[in-house]
Amino acid sequence: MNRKLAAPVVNAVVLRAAATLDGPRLETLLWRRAKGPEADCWSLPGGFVRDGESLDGAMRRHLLEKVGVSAVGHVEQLDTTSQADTHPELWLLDITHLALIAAGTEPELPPDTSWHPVDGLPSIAFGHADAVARAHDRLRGKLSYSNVAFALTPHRFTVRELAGVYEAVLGYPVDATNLRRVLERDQLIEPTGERRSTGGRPAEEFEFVTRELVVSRPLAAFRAPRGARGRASAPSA
Amino acid sequence: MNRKLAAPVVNAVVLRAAATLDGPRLETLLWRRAKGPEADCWSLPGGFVRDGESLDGAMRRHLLEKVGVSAVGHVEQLDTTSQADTHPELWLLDITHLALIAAGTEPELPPDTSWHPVDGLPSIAFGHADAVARAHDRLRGKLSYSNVAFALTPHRFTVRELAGVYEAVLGYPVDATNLRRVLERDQLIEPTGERRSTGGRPAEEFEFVTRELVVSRPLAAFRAPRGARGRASAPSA
DNA sequence: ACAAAAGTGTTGTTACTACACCCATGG
DNA sequence: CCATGGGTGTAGTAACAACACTTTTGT
Repeated sequence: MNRKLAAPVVNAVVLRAAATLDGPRLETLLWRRAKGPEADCWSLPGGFVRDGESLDGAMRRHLLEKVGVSAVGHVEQLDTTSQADTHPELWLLDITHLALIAAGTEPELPPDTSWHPVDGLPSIAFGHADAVARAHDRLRGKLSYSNVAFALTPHRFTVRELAGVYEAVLGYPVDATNLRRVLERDQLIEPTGERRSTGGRPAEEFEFVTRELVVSRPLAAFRAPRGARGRASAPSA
Repeated sequence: MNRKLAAPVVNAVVLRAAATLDGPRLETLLWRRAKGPEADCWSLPGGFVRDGESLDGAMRRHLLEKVGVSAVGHVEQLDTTSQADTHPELWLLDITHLALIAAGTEPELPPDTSWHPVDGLPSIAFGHADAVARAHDRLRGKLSYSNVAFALTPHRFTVRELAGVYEAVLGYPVDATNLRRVLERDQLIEPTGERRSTGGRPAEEFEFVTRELVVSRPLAAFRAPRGARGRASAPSA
């Protein structure tokens, strides 16, 4: 079988919810190549897949070099693109991921990487800009029907902190009261029994019941008639 | 750069809504290899990506060989998997797609392919069985917040026919009355002005306003407060 | 005229939003 | 005991589900 072959590359839109002076915001990790054809261009962190390595494994290996092991809470594939043209000799196959980092972890970043707010990326992040947008959309959707937020929070948090995470992703204020009601009713979060001082009345401390992706609610339109509730309907990704 | 390289392969979960005696059902197109290591195994249709070919282009090329040009209404990526182990010498990279075929088109199938109901696949469809399940989930979700159904219907249809498509995917009865109200309000479908005889009162003929994917509704939970309705929030895939 | 199937109107329900009010702690 | 924030209760609302009722055709 004599055919041209491709080098698989994994990269990720790494997202975290950061608290800033004017409210929470979503940030992504970008990497600036020191040398090479795309020097001085911000791009998504990632790198080659080794022979025999799984895609997920390769992705996590590259992320560990950037942000450290405990930080990566959730990884999923977004999209694969073929880049036959960028390098004349090399057929690159980019498998782009979405990776979520818990708020509060402040990893030692290598000097060539840094966080950037998702609204207001450096102008240079070329073809990768729309990957960030797609990742953001995907995350926004998943917040509404799953427990993905577990990957953006520390293990224990107050409802207000959690609402901050939602606000960072959604871009608008979220009522902590209602958020708690919904997530608790869907059994995604539960109180730990501990409390935490916050300057006023101490807040209850919550945690996610499971720290793996759980799809909690069927999508709204055209739900099954009573008595025919089969498997939960939800997008797989 | 001396490293082992991979051969990119595209394949697709091809879905269509078929009308049967006991109601509409969802079917997928499977291919049985005549010879080779997986002979007598059903698997997803697909094949190698040529040098310089786009992934989407390669996918459509392979689909055309199976079902013909006009039939393929929508194609999107599902997942990429690395299969370093199946062939000892060959590193395969499977880019799996979801492809939708309009109901009513009855393409000339090559002798080695045939349609199979999604519930009740031939037991042999090995690693590909869960790809079908994921595709089904994805489609089910998209039905609820977009106009994907355009890719499963003929260009013109009655509301009842459309409801049948929804039933095939969702697996439970859908009230045609309410379906029409919702889709018309969201401006996904509109009447053509034509009517069609069906044995009783003639039905209005409808068509989709656009035959490209349109995300019509934000996901339900935690929607933006009044006055802060930014871009529609929706999963990108 | 009657059966069959489409379209209209209406009522009930669900589930979320918005917000007022009450509670617990620190200074 | 007051300021600060957390927690509880509740009324309002949007959107859908269910279904009865009306309309339009074929036979």
